[in-house]
Amino acid sequence: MSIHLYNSLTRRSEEFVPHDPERVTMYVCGPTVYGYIHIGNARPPVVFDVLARLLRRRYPKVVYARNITDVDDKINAAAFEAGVPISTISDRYAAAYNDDIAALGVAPADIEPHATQHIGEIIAMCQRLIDQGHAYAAEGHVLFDVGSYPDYGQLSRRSVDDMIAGARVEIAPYKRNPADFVLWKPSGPGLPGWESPWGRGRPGWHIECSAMAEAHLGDSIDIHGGGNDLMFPHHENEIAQSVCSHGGAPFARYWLHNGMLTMDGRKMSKSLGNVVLLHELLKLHKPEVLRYLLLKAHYRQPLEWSDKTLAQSQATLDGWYGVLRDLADVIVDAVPYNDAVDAAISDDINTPEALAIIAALANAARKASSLDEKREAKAALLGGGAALGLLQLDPETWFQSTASGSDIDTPWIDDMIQARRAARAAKDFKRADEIRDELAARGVIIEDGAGATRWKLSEEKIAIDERLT
RNA sequence: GGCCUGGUGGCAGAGUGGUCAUGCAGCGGCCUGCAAAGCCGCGUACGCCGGUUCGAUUCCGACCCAGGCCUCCA
Repeated sequence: MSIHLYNSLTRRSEEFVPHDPERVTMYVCGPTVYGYIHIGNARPPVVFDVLARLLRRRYPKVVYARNITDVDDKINAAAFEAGVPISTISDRYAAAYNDDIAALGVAPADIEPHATQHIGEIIAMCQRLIDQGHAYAAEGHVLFDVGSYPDYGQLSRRSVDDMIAGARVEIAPYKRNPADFVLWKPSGPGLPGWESPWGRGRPGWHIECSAMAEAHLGDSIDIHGGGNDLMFPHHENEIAQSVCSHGGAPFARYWLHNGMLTMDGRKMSKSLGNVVLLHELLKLHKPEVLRYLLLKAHYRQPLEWSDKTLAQSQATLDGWYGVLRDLADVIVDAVPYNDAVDAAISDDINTPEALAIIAALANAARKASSLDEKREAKAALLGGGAALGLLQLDPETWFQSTASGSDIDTPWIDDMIQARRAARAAKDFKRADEIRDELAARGVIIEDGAGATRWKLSEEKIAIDERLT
Protein backbone atom coordinates (compact mmCIF):
# COMPACT_ATOMS: atom_id res chain seq x y z
CA MET A 1 0.00 0.00 0.00
CA SER A 2 1.65 3.20 -1.10
CA ILE A 3 1.80 6.36 0.95
CA HIS A 4 0.56 9.59 -0.56
CA LEU A 5 1.46 12.95 0.90
CA TYR A 6 0.46 16.45 -0.07
CA ASN A 7 3.69 18.24 -0.87
CA SER A 8 3.56 21.97 -0.13
CA LEU A 9 6.44 22.46 -2.55
CA THR A 10 4.44 21.27 -5.56
CA ARG A 11 1.00 21.93 -4.07
CA ARG A 12 -0.21 18.51 -4.95
CA SER A 13 -0.59 15.06 -3.52
CA GLU A 14 2.30 12.80 -4.46
CA GLU A 15 3.23 9.22 -3.89
CA PHE A 16 5.90 9.06 -1.22
CA VAL A 17 9.04 7.48 -2.62
CA PRO A 18 11.98 7.80 -0.24
CA HIS A 19 15.36 8.62 -1.66
CA ASP A 20 16.76 5.61 0.15
CA PRO A 21 14.16 3.07 1.31
CA GLU A 22 16.77 1.67 3.68
CA ARG A 23 16.96 4.98 5.51
CA VAL A 24 13.94 7.27 5.49
CA THR A 25 14.63 10.71 6.92
CA MET A 26 12.22 13.19 8.46
CA TYR A 27 12.81 16.52 10.16
CA VAL A 28 10.16 18.45 12.04
CA CYS A 29 10.59 21.91 13.52
CA GLY A 30 10.37 21.76 17.28
CA PRO A 31 9.84 24.52 19.80
CA THR A 32 11.84 27.46 20.98
CA VAL A 33 12.00 26.67 24.67
CA TYR A 34 11.26 29.76 26.70
CA GLY A 35 7.91 28.78 28.22
CA TYR A 36 5.26 26.09 28.35
CA ILE A 37 3.75 25.16 25.02
CA HIS A 38 0.08 25.63 24.28
CA ILE A 39 -2.19 22.97 22.89
CA GLY A 40 -1.78 24.33 19.37
CA ASN A 41 1.95 23.78 19.58
CA ALA A 42 1.25 20.13 20.23
CA ARG A 43 -0.41 19.58 16.87
CA PRO A 44 2.73 19.00 14.78
CA PRO A 45 4.39 16.56 17.19
CA VAL A 46 1.16 14.56 17.40
CA VAL A 47 0.44 14.59 13.68
CA PHE A 48 3.98 13.74 12.70
CA ASP A 49 4.04 11.06 15.38
CA VAL A 50 1.22 9.35 13.51
CA LEU A 51 3.22 9.67 10.28
CA ALA A 52 6.39 8.39 11.96
CA ARG A 53 4.50 5.36 13.27
CA LEU A 54 3.29 4.63 9.76
CA LEU A 55 6.74 5.04 8.22
CA ARG A 56 8.26 2.75 10.83
CA ARG A 57 5.75 0.08 9.90
CA ARG A 58 6.64 0.37 6.24
CA TYR A 59 10.38 0.93 6.21
CA PRO A 60 13.20 -0.86 7.99
CA LYS A 61 14.87 2.31 9.19
CA VAL A 62 13.40 5.73 9.80
CA VAL A 63 15.47 8.58 11.19
CA TYR A 64 13.20 11.21 12.65
CA ALA A 65 14.72 14.41 13.99
CA ARG A 66 12.79 17.02 15.94
CA ASN A 67 14.87 19.91 17.12
CA ILE A 68 14.94 22.11 20.18
CA THR A 69 15.79 25.76 19.61
CA ASP A 70 17.61 26.66 22.81
CA VAL A 71 19.20 29.96 21.88
CA ASP A 72 16.93 32.78 20.87
CA ASP A 73 16.21 36.34 21.82
CA LYS A 74 13.09 35.33 23.72
CA ILE A 75 15.07 32.86 25.78
CA ASN A 76 17.67 35.55 26.36
CA ALA A 77 15.01 37.93 27.56
CA ALA A 78 13.48 35.36 29.91
CA ALA A 79 16.89 34.45 31.29
CA PHE A 80 17.83 38.09 31.76
CA GLU A 81 14.62 38.76 33.58
CA ALA A 82 15.17 35.82 35.90
CA GLY A 83 18.84 36.56 36.30
CA VAL A 84 19.93 33.07 35.27
CA PRO A 85 21.92 31.57 32.38
CA ILE A 86 19.88 30.79 29.27
CA SER A 87 20.44 27.08 29.84
CA THR A 88 18.41 27.33 33.04
CA ILE A 89 15.44 28.51 31.02
CA SER A 90 15.96 26.33 27.98
CA ASP A 91 16.65 23.14 29.97
CA ARG A 92 13.58 23.63 32.09
CA TYR A 93 11.22 24.19 29.18
CA ALA A 94 12.81 21.61 26.92
CA ALA A 95 12.13 19.07 29.66
CA ALA A 96 8.60 20.42 30.06
CA TYR A 97 8.06 20.14 26.32
CA ASN A 98 9.17 16.54 26.26
CA ASP A 99 7.02 15.71 29.28
CA ASP A 100 3.98 17.40 27.78
CA ILE A 101 4.12 15.70 24.41
CA ALA A 102 5.10 12.36 25.92
CA ALA A 103 1.88 12.58 27.92
CA LEU A 104 0.05 12.86 24.60
CA GLY A 105 1.57 9.57 23.55
CA VAL A 106 4.15 11.08 21.24
CA ALA A 107 7.06 8.67 20.92
CA PRO A 108 10.50 10.24 21.25
CA ALA A 109 12.11 11.26 18.00
CA ASP A 110 15.25 9.38 17.07
CA ILE A 111 17.23 12.56 17.39
CA GLU A 112 16.32 15.66 19.35
CA PRO A 113 19.13 18.04 18.47
CA HIS A 114 19.71 21.26 20.35
CA ALA A 115 20.91 24.34 18.53
CA THR A 116 23.59 25.16 21.11
CA GLN A 117 25.12 21.75 20.55
CA HIS A 118 25.62 22.53 16.86
CA ILE A 119 27.32 25.89 16.92
CA GLY A 120 30.33 24.44 15.12
CA GLU A 121 28.20 23.11 12.28
CA ILE A 122 26.31 26.39 12.10
CA ILE A 123 29.51 28.43 11.82
CA ALA A 124 30.83 26.01 9.21
CA MET A 125 27.68 26.36 7.16
CA CYS A 126 27.84 30.13 7.36
CA GLN A 127 31.45 30.04 6.21
CA ARG A 128 30.62 27.73 3.34
CA LEU A 129 27.83 30.05 2.21
CA ILE A 130 30.19 33.01 2.32
CA ASP A 131 32.86 31.10 0.41
CA GLN A 132 30.38 30.17 -2.27
CA GLY A 133 29.08 33.68 -2.67
CA HIS A 134 25.67 33.16 -1.07
CA ALA A 135 26.33 35.13 2.08
CA TYR A 136 28.37 38.05 3.29
CA ALA A 137 29.68 39.40 6.56
CA ALA A 138 28.85 42.93 7.59
CA GLU A 139 29.28 44.64 10.94
CA GLY A 140 29.52 41.39 12.87
CA HIS A 141 26.54 39.91 11.06
CA VAL A 142 26.47 37.25 8.43
CA LEU A 143 23.64 37.70 5.99
CA PHE A 144 22.23 35.45 3.34
CA ASP A 145 22.21 37.10 -0.06
CA VAL A 146 18.80 36.25 -1.48
CA GLY A 147 19.86 37.71 -4.79
CA SER A 148 22.32 34.85 -5.15
CA TYR A 149 19.58 32.25 -5.13
CA PRO A 150 17.15 32.69 -8.01
CA ASP A 151 14.72 30.10 -6.66
CA TYR A 152 14.22 32.01 -3.41
CA GLY A 153 10.48 32.15 -2.71
CA GLN A 154 9.68 28.89 -4.45
CA LEU A 155 8.04 27.24 -1.45
CA SER A 156 5.89 30.15 -0.37
CA ARG A 157 5.28 31.30 -3.93
CA ARG A 158 6.33 34.83 -3.46
CA SER A 159 8.95 36.93 -5.14
CA VAL A 160 11.61 39.03 -3.52
CA ASP A 161 9.86 42.05 -5.01
CA ASP A 162 6.64 41.05 -3.25
CA MET A 163 8.43 40.83 0.04
CA ILE A 164 9.91 44.26 -0.30
CA ALA A 165 6.55 45.61 -1.44
CA GLY A 166 5.15 44.20 1.78
CA ALA A 167 7.52 46.69 3.38
CA ARG A 168 7.74 44.80 6.61
CA VAL A 169 11.18 43.42 6.01
CA GLU A 170 13.73 44.88 8.30
CA ILE A 171 15.72 47.52 6.53
CA ALA A 172 19.22 47.70 7.93
CA PRO A 173 22.15 49.67 6.56
CA TYR A 174 24.41 46.63 6.45
CA LYS A 175 22.00 44.69 4.24
CA ARG A 176 22.64 44.57 0.51
CA ASN A 177 19.03 43.71 -0.13
CA PRO A 178 16.21 44.38 2.33
CA ALA A 179 15.10 40.76 1.97
CA ASP A 180 18.46 39.37 3.05
CA PHE A 181 18.14 37.51 6.30
CA VAL A 182 20.54 37.00 9.15
CA LEU A 183 22.57 33.82 9.59
CA TRP A 184 24.75 35.04 12.43
CA LYS A 185 24.42 38.07 14.61
CA PRO A 186 26.78 39.76 17.06
CA SER A 187 26.30 39.35 20.80
CA GLY A 188 27.04 42.15 23.20
CA PRO A 189 28.54 41.51 26.64
CA GLY A 190 25.22 40.67 28.31
CA LEU A 191 24.16 38.14 25.70
CA PRO A 192 25.03 34.51 25.11
CA GLY A 193 27.59 34.18 22.37
CA TRP A 194 30.19 32.00 20.73
CA GLU A 195 33.46 32.97 19.12
CA SER A 196 33.31 32.98 15.35
CA PRO A 197 35.28 34.34 12.40
CA TRP A 198 32.94 37.34 12.56
CA GLY A 199 33.41 37.99 16.24
CA ARG A 200 31.46 36.82 19.25
CA GLY A 201 27.90 36.14 18.28
CA ARG A 202 24.98 33.75 18.06
CA PRO A 203 23.14 32.01 15.26
CA GLY A 204 20.04 33.27 13.52
CA TRP A 205 17.01 31.10 13.83
CA HIS A 206 16.80 29.71 10.32
CA ILE A 207 20.36 28.45 10.01
CA GLU A 208 19.96 26.24 13.07
CA CYS A 209 17.53 23.93 11.37
CA SER A 210 19.59 23.70 8.19
CA ALA A 211 22.71 22.85 10.15
CA MET A 212 21.02 20.30 12.40
CA ALA A 213 19.25 18.60 9.53
CA GLU A 214 22.55 18.37 7.67
CA ALA A 215 24.42 17.07 10.71
CA HIS A 216 22.00 14.26 11.45
CA LEU A 217 20.13 13.49 8.26
CA GLY A 218 22.41 14.55 5.43
CA ASP A 219 22.29 17.08 2.64
CA SER A 220 18.91 15.95 1.32
CA ILE A 221 16.08 14.69 3.44
CA ASP A 222 12.85 12.97 2.56
CA ILE A 223 10.26 14.79 4.64
CA HIS A 224 10.29 18.14 6.36
CA GLY A 225 7.33 19.00 8.54
CA GLY A 226 6.15 22.00 10.51
CA GLY A 227 3.34 24.46 10.99
CA ASN A 228 2.16 26.36 7.95
CA ASP A 229 2.98 29.59 9.74
CA LEU A 230 6.62 28.63 9.35
CA MET A 231 6.46 28.28 5.59
CA PHE A 232 7.64 31.83 5.23
CA PRO A 233 10.18 32.91 6.10
CA HIS A 234 11.56 30.03 8.14
CA HIS A 235 11.23 27.13 5.73
CA GLU A 236 11.94 29.28 2.72
CA ASN A 237 15.18 30.34 4.35
CA GLU A 238 16.08 26.80 5.32
CA ILE A 239 15.77 25.80 1.70
CA ALA A 240 17.94 28.68 0.54
CA GLN A 241 20.65 27.92 3.10
CA SER A 242 20.70 24.19 2.58
CA VAL A 243 20.46 24.15 -1.19
CA CYS A 244 23.14 26.82 -1.56
CA SER A 245 25.52 25.19 0.89
CA HIS A 246 25.07 21.78 -0.72
CA GLY A 247 25.93 22.69 -4.27
CA GLY A 248 22.33 22.84 -5.37
CA ALA A 249 21.23 19.48 -3.99
CA PRO A 250 17.53 19.52 -3.11
CA PHE A 251 16.88 19.98 0.59
CA ALA A 252 13.58 18.34 1.52
CA ARG A 253 11.76 16.30 -1.10
CA TYR A 254 8.36 16.44 0.61
CA TRP A 255 7.27 19.47 2.60
CA LEU A 256 4.36 18.90 4.97
CA HIS A 257 2.61 21.77 6.69
CA ASN A 258 -0.01 21.42 9.37
CA GLY A 259 -2.84 23.92 9.78
CA MET A 260 -3.38 25.96 12.88
CA LEU A 261 -5.46 25.23 15.94
CA THR A 262 -8.06 27.98 16.22
CA MET A 263 -10.21 29.52 18.90
CA ASP A 264 -13.33 31.26 17.66
CA GLY A 265 -11.91 30.81 14.20
CA ARG A 266 -8.63 32.55 14.93
CA LYS A 267 -5.21 31.03 15.27
CA MET A 268 -4.19 30.17 18.81
CA SER A 269 -1.03 32.17 19.38
CA LYS A 270 0.87 33.89 22.07
CA SER A 271 0.70 37.19 20.29
CA LEU A 272 -3.10 37.07 20.19
CA GLY A 273 -3.12 35.85 23.76
CA ASN A 274 -5.74 33.16 23.12
CA VAL A 275 -3.62 30.29 24.34
CA VAL A 276 -4.40 27.33 26.53
CA LEU A 277 -1.28 25.75 27.97
CA LEU A 278 -0.93 22.02 27.49
CA HIS A 279 0.74 21.82 30.88
CA GLU A 280 -2.47 23.14 32.47
CA LEU A 281 -4.82 21.04 30.36
CA LEU A 282 -3.04 17.88 31.42
CA LYS A 283 -4.03 18.59 35.01
CA LEU A 284 -7.69 18.61 34.09
CA HIS A 285 -8.10 16.16 31.24
CA LYS A 286 -6.95 12.75 30.20
CA PRO A 287 -4.12 13.20 27.74
CA GLU A 288 -5.68 10.83 25.25
CA VAL A 289 -8.66 13.16 24.95
CA LEU A 290 -6.29 15.88 23.83
CA ARG A 291 -4.53 13.58 21.39
CA TYR A 292 -7.87 12.51 19.93
CA LEU A 293 -8.91 16.12 19.57
CA LEU A 294 -5.75 16.99 17.67
CA LEU A 295 -6.37 14.12 15.25
CA LYS A 296 -10.05 14.93 14.75
CA ALA A 297 -9.42 17.15 11.75
CA HIS A 298 -7.19 16.61 8.76
CA TYR A 299 -3.75 17.95 9.62
CA ARG A 300 -3.70 20.52 6.83
CA GLN A 301 -7.00 22.09 7.85
CA PRO A 302 -7.59 24.50 10.67
CA LEU A 303 -9.00 22.83 13.77
CA GLU A 304 -11.33 24.56 16.18
CA TRP A 305 -10.53 24.37 19.85
CA SER A 306 -13.24 24.94 22.44
CA ASP A 307 -14.61 23.45 25.62
CA LYS A 308 -17.25 21.89 23.42
CA THR A 309 -14.83 20.11 21.08
CA LEU A 310 -12.97 18.94 24.16
CA ALA A 311 -16.14 17.49 25.68
CA GLN A 312 -17.06 15.87 22.38
CA SER A 313 -13.66 14.21 22.23
CA GLN A 314 -14.06 12.90 25.74
CA ALA A 315 -17.53 11.55 24.98
CA THR A 316 -16.37 9.74 21.87
CA LEU A 317 -13.49 8.05 23.65
CA ASP A 318 -15.77 7.12 26.55
CA GLY A 319 -17.95 5.32 24.05
CA TRP A 320 -15.06 3.42 22.52
CA TYR A 321 -13.53 2.50 25.85
CA GLY A 322 -17.00 1.39 26.91
CA VAL A 323 -16.93 -1.16 24.11
CA LEU A 324 -13.53 -2.37 25.22
CA ARG A 325 -14.72 -2.61 28.81
CA ASP A 326 -17.58 -4.82 27.73
CA LEU A 327 -15.05 -7.00 25.94
CA ALA A 328 -12.55 -7.01 28.80
CA ASP A 329 -12.83 -10.77 29.25
CA VAL A 330 -12.21 -11.48 25.59
CA ILE A 331 -8.57 -12.42 25.25
CA VAL A 332 -6.82 -11.12 22.18
CA ASP A 333 -3.41 -12.54 21.44
CA ALA A 334 -2.08 -10.61 18.50
CA VAL A 335 -3.24 -7.18 17.47
CA PRO A 336 -2.75 -6.75 13.75
CA TYR A 337 -2.74 -3.31 12.28
CA ASN A 338 -6.00 -2.54 10.63
CA ASP A 339 -5.69 -2.27 6.88
CA ALA A 340 -8.49 0.24 6.47
CA VAL A 341 -7.08 2.52 9.13
CA ASP A 342 -3.62 2.15 7.65
CA ALA A 343 -4.98 3.03 4.23
CA ALA A 344 -6.57 6.19 5.61
CA ILE A 345 -3.34 7.28 7.26
CA SER A 346 -1.43 6.43 4.10
CA ASP A 347 -3.70 8.83 2.24
CA ASP A 348 -2.02 12.03 3.34
CA ILE A 349 -2.50 11.25 7.03
CA ASN A 350 -6.29 11.30 6.81
CA THR A 351 -6.89 10.88 10.53
CA PRO A 352 -10.58 11.91 10.45
CA GLU A 353 -11.21 9.11 7.98
CA ALA A 354 -9.22 6.77 10.21
CA LEU A 355 -11.34 7.82 13.18
CA ALA A 356 -14.52 7.18 11.21
CA ILE A 357 -13.25 3.68 10.51
CA ILE A 358 -12.49 3.16 14.17
CA ALA A 359 -16.02 4.29 15.01
CA ALA A 360 -17.33 1.63 12.65
CA LEU A 361 -15.04 -0.95 14.24
CA ALA A 362 -16.34 0.05 17.65
CA ASN A 363 -19.93 -0.41 16.51
CA ALA A 364 -19.09 -3.78 15.03
CA ALA A 365 -17.33 -4.81 18.22
CA ARG A 366 -20.36 -3.85 20.28
CA LYS A 367 -22.59 -6.01 18.14
CA ALA A 368 -20.34 -9.03 17.92
CA SER A 369 -22.08 -12.07 19.36
CA SER A 370 -19.94 -15.19 19.17
CA LEU A 371 -16.63 -15.40 20.98
CA ASP A 372 -14.73 -15.57 17.70
CA GLU A 373 -16.49 -12.49 16.43
CA LYS A 374 -15.76 -10.65 19.63
CA ARG A 375 -12.14 -11.65 19.55
CA GLU A 376 -11.76 -10.51 15.98
CA ALA A 377 -13.64 -7.28 16.51
CA LYS A 378 -11.67 -6.36 19.60
CA ALA A 379 -8.38 -7.04 17.86
CA ALA A 380 -9.43 -4.87 14.93
CA LEU A 381 -10.45 -2.04 17.22
CA LEU A 382 -7.22 -2.18 19.19
CA GLY A 383 -5.19 -2.45 16.00
CA GLY A 384 -6.90 0.53 14.46
CA GLY A 385 -6.43 2.53 17.63
CA ALA A 386 -2.76 1.63 17.85
CA ALA A 387 -2.06 3.19 14.47
CA LEU A 388 -3.27 6.51 15.87
CA GLY A 389 -1.87 5.99 19.35
CA LEU A 390 -5.35 5.64 20.87
CA LEU A 391 -7.30 3.05 22.88
CA GLN A 392 -4.28 1.33 24.36
CA LEU A 393 -5.20 1.86 28.01
CA ASP A 394 -6.87 -0.67 30.23
CA PRO A 395 -10.58 0.31 30.08
CA GLU A 396 -11.01 0.25 33.86
CA THR A 397 -8.07 2.61 34.14
CA TRP A 398 -9.71 4.85 31.60
CA PHE A 399 -12.95 5.11 33.55
CA GLN A 400 -11.63 4.99 37.09
CA SER A 401 -8.59 7.24 37.12
CA THR A 402 -8.24 10.99 37.47
CA ALA A 403 -6.21 13.22 35.22
CA SER A 404 -3.51 13.32 37.87
CA GLY A 405 -3.60 9.62 38.58
CA SER A 406 -4.33 10.34 42.23
CA ASP A 407 -5.74 7.56 44.34
CA ILE A 408 -9.41 6.74 44.41
CA ASP A 409 -10.97 5.18 47.48
CA THR A 410 -11.93 2.01 45.71
CA PRO A 411 -12.74 -0.07 48.82
CA TRP A 412 -15.20 2.56 49.97
CA ILE A 413 -16.84 2.61 46.54
CA ASP A 414 -17.07 -1.16 46.52
CA ASP A 415 -18.66 -1.14 49.97
CA MET A 416 -21.21 1.40 48.84
CA ILE A 417 -22.04 -0.65 45.80
CA GLN A 418 -22.46 -3.74 47.97
CA ALA A 419 -24.74 -1.84 50.33
CA ARG A 420 -26.79 -0.59 47.43
CA ARG A 421 -27.09 -4.05 46.02
CA ALA A 422 -28.40 -5.29 49.34
CA ALA A 423 -30.89 -2.44 49.48
CA ARG A 424 -32.09 -3.20 45.97
CA ALA A 425 -32.43 -6.88 46.80
CA ALA A 426 -34.61 -5.85 49.74
CA LYS A 427 -36.60 -3.57 47.40
CA ASP A 428 -35.49 -0.63 49.49
CA PHE A 429 -35.14 1.61 46.47
CA LYS A 430 -35.16 4.75 48.52
CA ARG A 431 -31.99 3.63 50.29
CA ALA A 432 -30.48 2.41 47.01
CA ASP A 433 -31.02 5.80 45.43
CA GLU A 434 -29.56 7.54 48.46
CA ILE A 435 -26.41 5.52 48.07
CA ARG A 436 -26.28 6.31 44.40
CA ASP A 437 -26.68 9.99 45.15
CA GLU A 438 -23.95 9.85 47.71
CA LEU A 439 -21.60 8.23 45.25
CA ALA A 440 -22.55 10.78 42.62
CA ALA A 441 -21.76 13.56 45.06
CA ARG A 442 -18.26 12.10 45.30
CA GLY A 443 -18.00 12.00 41.52
CA VAL A 444 -18.71 8.30 41.13
CA ILE A 445 -21.31 7.30 38.55
CA ILE A 446 -23.02 3.93 38.80
CA GLU A 447 -23.99 1.68 35.92
CA ASP A 448 -26.02 -1.44 36.59
CA GLY A 449 -24.88 -4.04 34.11
CA ALA A 450 -26.40 -7.41 33.41
CA GLY A 451 -24.23 -9.15 35.96
CA ALA A 452 -22.37 -6.69 38.12
CA THR A 453 -22.60 -3.00 38.85
CA ARG A 454 -19.82 -0.88 37.38
CA TRP A 455 -18.68 2.60 38.19
CA LYS A 456 -16.80 5.40 36.56
CA LEU A 457 -15.63 8.85 37.52
CA SER A 458 -17.45 11.96 36.44
CA GLU A 459 -15.63 14.57 34.42
CA GLU A 460 -15.68 16.89 37.40
CA LYS A 461 -14.07 14.27 39.56
CA ILE A 462 -11.34 13.65 37.03
CA ALA A 463 -10.34 17.29 37.09
CA ILE A 464 -11.23 18.39 40.62
CA ASP A 465 -9.12 15.74 42.22
CA GLU A 466 -6.10 17.39 40.72
CA ARG A 467 -7.10 20.82 41.91
CA LEU A 468 -7.24 19.54 45.47
CA THR A 469 -3.75 18.10 45.40
C1' G B 1 -1.88 45.94 -0.81
C1' G B 2 0.80 41.04 -2.26
C1' C B 3 0.91 35.58 -1.74
C1' C B 4 -2.10 31.40 -0.11
C1' U B 5 -6.00 28.40 2.04
C1' G B 6 -10.97 27.54 2.99
C1' G B 7 -16.60 28.32 3.29
C1' U B 8 -20.59 21.14 4.53
C1' G B 9 -26.61 19.71 8.96
C1' G B 10 -27.07 22.41 16.44
C1' C B 11 -21.37 21.60 17.21
C1' A B 12 -16.83 19.29 15.35
C1' G B 13 -15.41 17.45 10.82
C1' A B 14 -14.51 13.78 6.18
C1' G B 15 -15.69 12.94 1.26
C1' U B 16 -17.69 12.38 -3.57
C1' G B 17 -19.91 14.11 -10.57
C1' G B 18 -25.54 10.19 -9.75
C1' U B 19 -27.82 5.15 -2.56
C1' C B 20 -24.35 6.25 3.41
C1' A B 21 -19.23 10.03 6.04
C1' U B 22 -18.27 9.76 11.12
C1' G B 23 -18.48 11.49 16.16
C1' C B 24 -20.97 14.51 19.79
C1' A B 25 -25.50 16.82 21.03
C1' G B 26 -30.98 16.44 20.27
C1' C B 27 -35.84 13.77 19.57
C1' G B 28 -38.95 9.06 19.84
C1' G B 29 -38.98 3.92 21.39
C1' C B 30 -36.92 -0.68 23.90
C1' C B 31 -34.52 -2.20 28.31
C1' U B 32 -34.31 -0.71 33.76
C1' G B 33 -37.65 -0.42 40.37
C1' C B 34 -35.74 4.46 38.67
C1' A B 35 -31.31 6.15 36.48
C1' A B 36 -26.85 5.34 33.73
C1' A B 37 -24.94 2.35 29.92
C1' G B 38 -26.56 -0.28 25.69
C1' C B 39 -29.94 -1.30 21.59
C1' C B 40 -33.59 0.34 17.53
C1' G B 41 -35.38 4.49 14.78
C1' C B 42 -35.27 9.82 13.36
C1' G B 43 -32.17 15.17 10.34
C1' U B 44 -33.22 15.15 2.87
C1' A B 45 -26.09 19.95 5.12
C1' C B 46 -22.98 21.26 1.35
C1' G B 47 -21.72 30.46 1.07
C1' C B 48 -24.00 33.24 -3.40
C1' C B 49 -24.74 33.71 -8.81
C1' G B 50 -23.84 31.85 -13.45
C1' G B 51 -21.59 27.91 -16.76
C1' U B 52 -20.34 22.72 -18.32
C1' U B 53 -23.29 18.10 -17.80
C1' C B 54 -28.66 13.70 -18.67
C1' G B 55 -27.18 14.99 -13.55
C1' A B 56 -22.83 19.30 -9.28
C1' U B 57 -22.05 19.92 -2.63
C1' U B 58 -18.17 17.72 -5.91
C1' C B 59 -15.57 20.54 -12.34
C1' C B 60 -15.08 25.96 -14.41
C1' G B 61 -15.83 31.41 -13.78
C1' A B 62 -17.42 35.71 -11.09
C1' C B 63 -18.94 37.47 -6.41
C1' C B 64 -19.39 37.62 -1.02
C1' C B 65 -17.26 36.02 3.55
C1' A B 66 -13.61 33.91 6.86
C1' G B 67 -8.73 32.57 8.03
C1' G B 68 -3.22 32.14 7.44
C1' C B 69 1.52 34.30 5.86
C1' C B 70 4.06 38.88 4.44
C1' U B 71 7.16 40.65 11.96
C1' C B 72 8.31 36.26 16.68
C1' C B 73 4.89 32.26 15.92
C1' A B 74 3.45 24.99 15.52
